[in-house]
Amino acid sequence: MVASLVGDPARANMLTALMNGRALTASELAQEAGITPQTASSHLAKLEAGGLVEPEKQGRHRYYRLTDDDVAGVLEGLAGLAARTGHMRVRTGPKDPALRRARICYDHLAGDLGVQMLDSLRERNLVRQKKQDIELTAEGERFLAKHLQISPDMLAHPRRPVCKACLDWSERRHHLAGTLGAAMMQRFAELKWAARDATPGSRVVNFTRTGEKQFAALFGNGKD
Amino acid sequence: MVASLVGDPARANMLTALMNGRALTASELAQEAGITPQTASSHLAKLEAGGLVEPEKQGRHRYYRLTDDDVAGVLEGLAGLAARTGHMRVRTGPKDPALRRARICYDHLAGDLGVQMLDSLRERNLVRQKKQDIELTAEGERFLAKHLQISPDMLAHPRRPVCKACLDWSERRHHLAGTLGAAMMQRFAELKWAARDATPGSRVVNFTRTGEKQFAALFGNGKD
DNA sequence: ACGATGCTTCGGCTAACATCGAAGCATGAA
DNA sequence: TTCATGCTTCGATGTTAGCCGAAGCATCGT
Repeated sequence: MVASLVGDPARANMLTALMNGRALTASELAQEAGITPQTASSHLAKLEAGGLVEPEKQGRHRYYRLTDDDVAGVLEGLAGLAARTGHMRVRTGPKDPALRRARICYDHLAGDLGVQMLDSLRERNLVRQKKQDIELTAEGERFLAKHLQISPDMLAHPRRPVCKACLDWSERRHHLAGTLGAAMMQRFAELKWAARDATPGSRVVNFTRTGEKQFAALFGNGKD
Repeated sequence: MVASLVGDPARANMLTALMNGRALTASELAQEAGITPQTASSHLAKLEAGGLVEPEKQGRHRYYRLTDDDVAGVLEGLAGLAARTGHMRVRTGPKDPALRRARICYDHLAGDLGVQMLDSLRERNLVRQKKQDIELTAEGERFLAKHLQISPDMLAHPRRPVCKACLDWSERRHHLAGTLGAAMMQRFAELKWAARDATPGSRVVNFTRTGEKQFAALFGNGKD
């Protein structure tokens, strides 16, 4: 049955990651859902059998996308019902809470802190966001230069946007991706504010005590 | 999450039993699902917590009904997706053939007749359909004005499309939604061709004898 | 050819949850 | 009151399915 496919948290995470209409590879989806590639493979096979996603082979990658707009429509409907009861997902993937707090998404910061950072940037007009698209404002450029020593020319890249909104699977909100997102994460590492967990393959990002303080000073929302 | 609620077979059976809009007691639902009352009670509590059904106490019975038409709509969508992959649940009950024949989906006509109508419109170039999107042709506008006294300006709405394809759960095909779908259903009612079933909450649409004839004359496919 | 990368299959472990028997509350009827 | 009916709660059981490690293909890059 279709509903049971969507019912599983890991699969639901994958599907919502696909809701923007773009196709993602199996491993990207695994990351989005916070599970290993093996598990993701099993899930994707089921989703495919259920007609919810369609694969497209490209080299050694398999890109998955939602089958069509009917699927997207039904998913939206379900999300609508869920939102109505305030029954928004609390129960995320199987992994530890540290992963929810701060983690690497490709090469930029994700998790609670990642979302918080974008929120802060947006609130203070350092970036302007329209759906998926984010652009850096003049104030934003000054801010980056002053506090993080990041200059606009460091962010230029032929095939990658400077800013981009990336859907956060644990928070269900956007965090900052693109070359800027990557540059900021790299800067945090250089400043010894944070570092990827030592465990090989782990996506957890550990903040140092001073790093957490500095981060909160720049992007805090007063909650912690 | 809502989807996992619908995902369980026993709960899905209960929900489909409620799809006709009538309210059923807990024990009736248990029987529909083929489980004991204890188990049903647990399921119903979850469905209620998820906002899918609402209870109504009456004496020592508890009547359950679907919360509203939004829920019914989403369930239709899910059933539509399921039907598409051939993974149809057998449970759809020969109990209510009337529901399959003609019913209300939000505010427009669904079921066999709804699908038949859109087929006919498409075949005669009164509408043009591209996936989800449907647009009314010039001939279509003339047709509506002549036979149903529906003019284009009656269909304008700031936030709702005039035409839209809606997946039908009993047939595995599209029927016509949008303001046009609603307007046509309303017109059928005004012309006394059809009326919603008198049973409170029922979604069955009953056609009068003359109504059926007129409808067949306009949208018939020769099969009945 | 060789190794690296992306994805899949297999096997075993574990947690979640549907299920039912038995007992506990209600409500309605005698 | 006493009994019967409808439903719920509790406790125990068993199956399901998600999860990951290890190994197996396939494809790309050198």
